Amino acid sequence: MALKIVTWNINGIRPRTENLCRFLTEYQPDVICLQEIKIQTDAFPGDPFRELGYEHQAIAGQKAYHGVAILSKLPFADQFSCPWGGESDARHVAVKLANDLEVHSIYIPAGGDVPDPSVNVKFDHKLRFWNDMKDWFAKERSTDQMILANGDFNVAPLETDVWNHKRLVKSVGHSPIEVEHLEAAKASLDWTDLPREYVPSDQFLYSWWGYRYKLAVEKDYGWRLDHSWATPALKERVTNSEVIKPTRLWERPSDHVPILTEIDL
DNA sequence: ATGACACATAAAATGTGA
Repeated sequence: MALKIVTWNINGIRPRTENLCRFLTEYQPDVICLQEIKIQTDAFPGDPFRELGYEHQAIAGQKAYHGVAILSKLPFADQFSCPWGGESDARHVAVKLANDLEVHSIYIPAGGDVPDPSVNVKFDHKLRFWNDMKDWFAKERSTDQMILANGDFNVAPLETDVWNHKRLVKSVGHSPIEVEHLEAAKASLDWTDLPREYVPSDQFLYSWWGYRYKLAVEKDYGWRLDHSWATPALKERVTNSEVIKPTRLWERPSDHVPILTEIDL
């Protein structure tokens, strides 16, 4: 059975409903993980996606900020959220599909302006979130389980994951301390960074281009903040994983683009 | 600084994004 599973930081489900419907129609994923839906759970506009076949919807929303979801053509055997980071904000939802595959939609805190936890509580929260997530996977899960960890991780770990490493190495999102936290979490369950299996680390690869600078897309001033990770048991069944850049050029785009991972179960 | 937009909110000015 071939499965397509996507992750996409949609930056507000309401202004992006049309874009998401277009994406679902054109790319036909079986499951899509969303971040930054920016709406309460009970106000999530699920009907347009149900009409496209995404009848199964796990929503962890909140007012105004953050919020994650998983929309699926396949039924869920289970769904749950973890309170990583110790705040009450909605940054995680996971589902188990009937075929023993577990899929997580994760929105790691952005981390504010200064990459120092002693002066910036938002950055401290980001590091605590990484630690909690790492500990949970290490304690509650094992490498022989098929797990996909998808989401906006808000860290670009490699030098070629940002458009100018030297310039950005002291910036939140690319600073060494958060890269260390990402790497520690990655090691905890021997995760594979899937898109980098297909685009070698000597080539630039991005999933986010900011709105503020008008020429960011044109000049390719991007960051790879979005990730799709597989456990060893799942990795051997992955057949492709790629960034879907064209959505960034659509009308009224999200600043993030989707990552599409294909699995043969 | 690349460097000032997008989205949300008890609704105008402010928080958050990264």
